[in-house]
Amino acid sequence: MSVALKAAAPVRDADADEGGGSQTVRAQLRLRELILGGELAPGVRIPELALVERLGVSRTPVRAALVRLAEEGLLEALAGGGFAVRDFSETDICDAIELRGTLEGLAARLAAERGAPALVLAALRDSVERIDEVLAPPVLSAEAFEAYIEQNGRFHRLLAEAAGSVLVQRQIERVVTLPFASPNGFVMLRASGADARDALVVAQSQHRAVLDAIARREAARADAVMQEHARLAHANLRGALQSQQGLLSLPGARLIRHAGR
Amino acid sequence: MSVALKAAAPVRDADADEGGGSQTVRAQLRLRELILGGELAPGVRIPELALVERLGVSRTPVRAALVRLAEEGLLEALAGGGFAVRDFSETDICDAIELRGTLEGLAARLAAERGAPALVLAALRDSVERIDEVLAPPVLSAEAFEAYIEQNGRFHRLLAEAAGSVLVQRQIERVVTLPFASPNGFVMLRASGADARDALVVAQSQHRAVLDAIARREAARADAVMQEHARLAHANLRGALQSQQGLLSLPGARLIRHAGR
DNA sequence: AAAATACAGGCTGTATACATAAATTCGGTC
DNA sequence: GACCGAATTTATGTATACAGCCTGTATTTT
Repeated sequence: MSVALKAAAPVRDADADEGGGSQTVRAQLRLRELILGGELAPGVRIPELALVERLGVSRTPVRAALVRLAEEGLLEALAGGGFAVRDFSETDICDAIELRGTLEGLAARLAAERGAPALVLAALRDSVERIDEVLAPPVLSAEAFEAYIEQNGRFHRLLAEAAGSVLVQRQIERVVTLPFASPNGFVMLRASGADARDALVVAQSQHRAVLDAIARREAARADAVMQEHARLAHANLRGALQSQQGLLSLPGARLIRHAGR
Repeated sequence: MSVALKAAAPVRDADADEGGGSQTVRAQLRLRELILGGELAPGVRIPELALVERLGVSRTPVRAALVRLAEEGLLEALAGGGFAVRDFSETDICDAIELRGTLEGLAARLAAERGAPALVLAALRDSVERIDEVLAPPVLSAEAFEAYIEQNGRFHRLLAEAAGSVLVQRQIERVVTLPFASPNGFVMLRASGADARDALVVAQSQHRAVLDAIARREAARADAVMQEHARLAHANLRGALQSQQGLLSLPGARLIRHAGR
C-alpha cells in the first residue's frame, strides 16, 4: 500500500512533475497522450485505479480528466458506469473533416461579413507570408515541414478567431481536438511523397484565397474556399488508407476501427 | 452543521428525490434550471458550498455538474479557480443561431447525400404530418402551441439523427443546449402575437421542403433551406428585443448582457 | 446437462477530511 | 486619516474512506 503511506503528503510530489498546471490538467494532458498514443485499447473499460497508478495522481483528478475527455469526445461513458476509449470508423473521420470544413467556412464567412479585427487580419497575412517563404525552395527539408505545420496551425487558429465569435471559436476547437480532424492531421504523412510540396502549394493558394475573400468582404467565396480547403484532407485520407504504413504515423491511428474487427 | 449530521447517511435521501438518475445527473439538471432561471447572477463566482446547500448533494457531484456545465458553455472557469455563470451578448445569440443553422444545414446535406435511414425518414414524415394537424385550425389554442413545440423539437432531433453521424449529432446537441439557440427558443414568445400561426406555417413549409429535399437527394437544397429555417429565429429575436417584456418569458433571458451594463 | 440463482469480488458513485492558496478585514504605522 | 501589512477566514483542489451495483463464477436444482 505505497499509496496509503502517501497520506497527508504535500501536493507537489517529487515524481512526475512535468506539466505546470494543476493535477487535473496534468492528468488530462497525460491521459490524452495515452489515448492518442494507442496505449489504451478502445472499447474496454478503463479502471480508474489503473490510471491512478499510471498518472501518479489520486482518483479525484483522474475522474475529472475522464469527464473532460468524455465531453471532448475521446471517451464514451459506459452504461454500467465508467469510461472507455472511443473508436472511430472511416465514416467518422470523413464526418469530422466535413464538420471542420463547415465550421471553418462559417468562421470565414462571418469574418468576411462583419470584418475581421485589424490585428487578426495582419497576423493572418503574416502567417501566409511565412508559409510562402517556407515553400519557396523547390525541395522541402524536414525543418520546412515543421515550420509549415506550425504556421498552418496558426493560420487556422487565427481564422477561428477572426470570426469574432467565442461560440464559433469554441466549437471549432472542439472538432479540431479529434486528431484526424486537425488541420495538420494528414500533412505530416505526406512529407515523404514526391508530390508533398505540390499539396502544400495548393493548400497555400487556398489560404491566400480565403484571406483575400475576407479582406474584400466576399462572404460566400470565403465560405466556399474554406470548405474546399478542408476537403483536401479527404484526399489525403484516401491516400493514407491505401498505403497502410502511412496511417500508423499519424496521432491517434490506433483509434481507427477497421472493417475487419 | 446540519450537513455534518448527515454523515454516512444512505445515498437515497428522503428530501429532493425528483430526478431518477444519479446524484450527479440530478445536480446537473437542477443546476441548469437554476442558471436558466436566472437565480444565479452572471459573472460572480458560485461558491460550491452554496450549491451543496441548494441542491442537497455533496461537493463531489456538485463539482462534476459544474465541470459538465462549463464544458457545455453555460459556465466559465474563473482564473483563480471556481466557476461563474456566463453572460451572452446579442451578438452571441446571433452567432448561436447562425451556428445552429450551419450545423443543421450540414446534417440535412449529409442526410440527402448519403440517404437517411428509412425509420428516421418515416419518423420525420410523421412529425411533419402531426404539425400539419396542429396547424389545421385557423386559430391556435395553448395546447396546440404545446403540441407544436413538442413535434418541432422532435423534428429537429430526428434531423440531427438523419445525417447518420454521431459526431454531427453531438455537435448539434451542444449548440442547442444554449437556450436561445434551441429550435423552440423563440417559438413561445410568439404565441401571443396576432401573426403567431403564420410564423409557424412558414416554418412548417420549410420543414416539408427539407424533408422533400432529403428524400429526393437534393443536398444543396436541403442545406440552404435548413440554414434559412434557422434564420427565422433571427427575425423572432429582433422582434423580441423590441418588445422588452417578451424577452423575459424565454428561458435564460437573465443571461443576456444588455448594452447598458 | 443446462439453466437459474446466490455469492463474492471489484469497481464506480458519493461523501467528507485535509492542505494550500486567495481574499478580506483588522490593526498598526506613517 | 489613509495606506500597507499581517492574520484570519473561506473556498478550492486533492486525497481517501465508504457504500451500492454490476459482473462473473460457482453451485444447486430441475
